[in-house]
Amino acid sequence: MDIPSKYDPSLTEDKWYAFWMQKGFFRSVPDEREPYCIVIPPPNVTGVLHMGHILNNTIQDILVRRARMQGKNALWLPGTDHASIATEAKVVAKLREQGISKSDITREEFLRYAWEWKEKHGGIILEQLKKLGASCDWERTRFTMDEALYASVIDVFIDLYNKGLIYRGVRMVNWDPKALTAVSDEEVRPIEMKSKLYYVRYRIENTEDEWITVATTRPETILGDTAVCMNPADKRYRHLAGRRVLVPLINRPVPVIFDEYVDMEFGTGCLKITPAHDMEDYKIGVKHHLPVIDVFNDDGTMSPAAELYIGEDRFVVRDRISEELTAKGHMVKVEDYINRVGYSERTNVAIEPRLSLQWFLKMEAMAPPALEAVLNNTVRFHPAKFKNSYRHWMENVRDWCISRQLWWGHRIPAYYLPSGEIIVARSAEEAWRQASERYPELHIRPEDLVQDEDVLDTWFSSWLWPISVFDGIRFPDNPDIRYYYPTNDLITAPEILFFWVARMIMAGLEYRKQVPFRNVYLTGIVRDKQGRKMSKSLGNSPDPILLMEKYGADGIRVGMLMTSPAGNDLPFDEVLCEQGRNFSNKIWNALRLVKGWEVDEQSGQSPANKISVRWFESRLHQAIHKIDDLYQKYRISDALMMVYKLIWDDFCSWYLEMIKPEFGKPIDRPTYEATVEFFEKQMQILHPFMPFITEEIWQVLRERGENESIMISRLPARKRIQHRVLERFDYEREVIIALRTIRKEKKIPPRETLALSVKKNFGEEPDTSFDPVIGKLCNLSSISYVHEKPANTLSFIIRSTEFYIPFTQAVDQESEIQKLREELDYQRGFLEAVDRKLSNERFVQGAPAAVVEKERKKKADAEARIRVIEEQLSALAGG
RNA sequence: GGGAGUUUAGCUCAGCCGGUUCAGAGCAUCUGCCUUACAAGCAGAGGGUCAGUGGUUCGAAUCCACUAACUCCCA
Repeated sequence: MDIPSKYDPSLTEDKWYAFWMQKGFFRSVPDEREPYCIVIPPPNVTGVLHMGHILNNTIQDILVRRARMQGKNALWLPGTDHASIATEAKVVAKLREQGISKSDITREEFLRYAWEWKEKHGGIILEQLKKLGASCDWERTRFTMDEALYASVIDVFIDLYNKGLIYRGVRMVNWDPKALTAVSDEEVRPIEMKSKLYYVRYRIENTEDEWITVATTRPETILGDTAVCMNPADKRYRHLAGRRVLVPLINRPVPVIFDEYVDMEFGTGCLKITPAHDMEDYKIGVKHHLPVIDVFNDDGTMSPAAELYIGEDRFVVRDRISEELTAKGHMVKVEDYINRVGYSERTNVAIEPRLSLQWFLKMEAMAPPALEAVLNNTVRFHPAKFKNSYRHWMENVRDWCISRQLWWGHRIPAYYLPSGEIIVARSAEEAWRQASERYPELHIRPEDLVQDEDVLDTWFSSWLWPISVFDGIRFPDNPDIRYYYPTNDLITAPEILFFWVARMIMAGLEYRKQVPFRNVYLTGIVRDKQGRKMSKSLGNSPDPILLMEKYGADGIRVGMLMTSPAGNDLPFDEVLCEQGRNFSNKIWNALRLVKGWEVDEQSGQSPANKISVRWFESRLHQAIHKIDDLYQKYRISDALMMVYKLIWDDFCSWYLEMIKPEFGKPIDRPTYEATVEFFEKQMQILHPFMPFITEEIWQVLRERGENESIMISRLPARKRIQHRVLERFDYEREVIIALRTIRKEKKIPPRETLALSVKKNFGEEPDTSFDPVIGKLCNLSSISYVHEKPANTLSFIIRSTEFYIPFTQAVDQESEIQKLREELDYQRGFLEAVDRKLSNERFVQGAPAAVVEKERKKKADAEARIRVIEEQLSALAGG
């Protein structure tokens, strides 16, 4: 036999992937079959494969491969998103290396560089997915800035604008002073920091020496103060009503106002109000009609409006102003203080809350139907617990800030007239045409129109993804969108439930009147052993490509999945992949065994083989049944565990041992055929999880045609299960294990044959169907049924049947008695508990009949067993 | 500060509407084995007061209340 004893994935994985590609097995085009579709959550073009992608994409591949093998027309559509902030940051950094500053070049030049970068580096992650075995239809690969998708985004913007859902407004946004753009709340990470609480005194206007003290963590914003505020219930400050105070250093008089928002307990109970630089202050400012003074420039330096420190960085100014306040007698004290400061996920600088003119999408009308779709299970979340947080978010949703101050992305199709009027149109020409129609008296020239400089939030393109990949925005009746939409399953992380999943549902309802997918499977976060999230900056993530080389893609897939129930974080450990690799090897060796057999066409099937085949067939179909059920519940890792145990325990450890011919002897034809078929079916069930090794084995098991592949074969159909055989085997298995244990305990060599005597009790008839199997696995010379205990034997009891094997050495009577007594005590205690239940009238009357019946059965079983033990005990005591 | 979630074996987790001889699985551990498919293996074994307290019930890991610890989301 020339099959090596170790499975080497590197010899098979690339080979079969190339084969599948070459045969076009991943391709899907609409036909009359039932569709099954997953659109990939588009990874960032700047991304490289990390462990989270492995988990997420493995699950998608499992689902799509299974659907394909169920005979559905399965499509997994791949692609990437343009990730404005991340990509722009990368391109800016690259240009800087070449000594080019973004401000030195035009938008067009910059975009040329950006596209160049995208073409060169943008596809890496998709190539890496191929290594993993991803069965995507690569001919359909999409990018959020492809022409069709770009145009769809613009169309949607225009449509929503015309519907009055998009507006331009001044809002407090999270400003990233490094990226020079607004970022969403979701892109801001609050970080707990040691900072200081400064107590600064403000002189009351028209007094020589009357002061009030405010507490602030940000003294540099003092220059933008337009009021100080106290709680109206605060007696300490009532006398200040109608007065004004002077802002330190610049002596600007600002009013004293009162608002319930102020916490009397915090600091001095006196809050300075800087509407331009704090969300809450802004709200109070609006309420009290305060002016807004923006003391910062875009880049976080002080603006002319600050009057002092103009052009200096905000954090430098914090120290300097603190010194100056101290020097001029305004600083009362400084305390250490822990507070949370928002940091940009992209650039890692402190976010500046800032007022700015942005574009917004109204959520008021869009959120409720999207919420309803989840609450009424039109879209199902797996696990369902995420419904709660989804509801919470959707009920408190705020308008979506969709503009970003960047160049890389979908440029907002808004054009400004010199008068400030806004025209929203597909192109400059179109805008000019509209403007001319609307304002003929102005004699507008094309060059008078200026397009908005900003681009749209990346999510404003991703939210259309399930539609735009099929060009369903521009061509709502095209065959692709009609066939594949709504898609079936979406696999993603809970972190983006709101800003992606929720919004896709909104877009789907808005543009297709149908949800974009039926099921959302939420994966956990892959963490390291210490529970930290894997990240590039921490360097705690293994390189998935190296892992694949080490354990095989199949091994990694199994390792990732083995311990990752939906929605739970996964503390990653390489031993998981090792387990996956070991499993590959186990299967491989089962193949070696089966392929090594010679078939004897003459010999008939032995009774042992016959019953073994009957048993395994039922066992296999029982497992298929359970696996189906687990898939339906999206319990993917449980389904894998089920297959794992089926193959390793039932097939390899039991079945193959049961039918394995003696060394060098041939196997009969019917058993061989059944075994190959079992093997084949198990490979099919396993294929979605381990595509490569299953293909390899499936191809080796039988002669296959050149266009045949396990990945396009049909999963085995369900068959009726013979429960009697299964139950019988469960019992026989106990006998076999007991025999093995007794051999081990008594140090009886495995090669020594034994004659087993069986004593049935209570008139039970022997069922000898598995006797030949027991004989083989336990190396028995005979099995005989007796009515009396034979002499010189060891015994054990299974349920209420007694078993004896000859044993001539001295038996340690005491320990035998001891063991029986312990067992007897346990059984009596058990019986007592059952009796207690059954003698309780409320139980007998209240509990369901089936439950009571079960208790009666327990009672009968326990009684029978107790009698057998008692008899053995008295025999031992007597003999 | 508001909301949600988690707590079961050394680790990761299953245990649906309370009732199977109910406390489970995989891994890890321990013991014995190089038994001609596989030591990346085989055959066995041990291990948990189901976070704590109280309640409901004939019966609670499961339902309720409180407490503790941890996690996440929002402000």
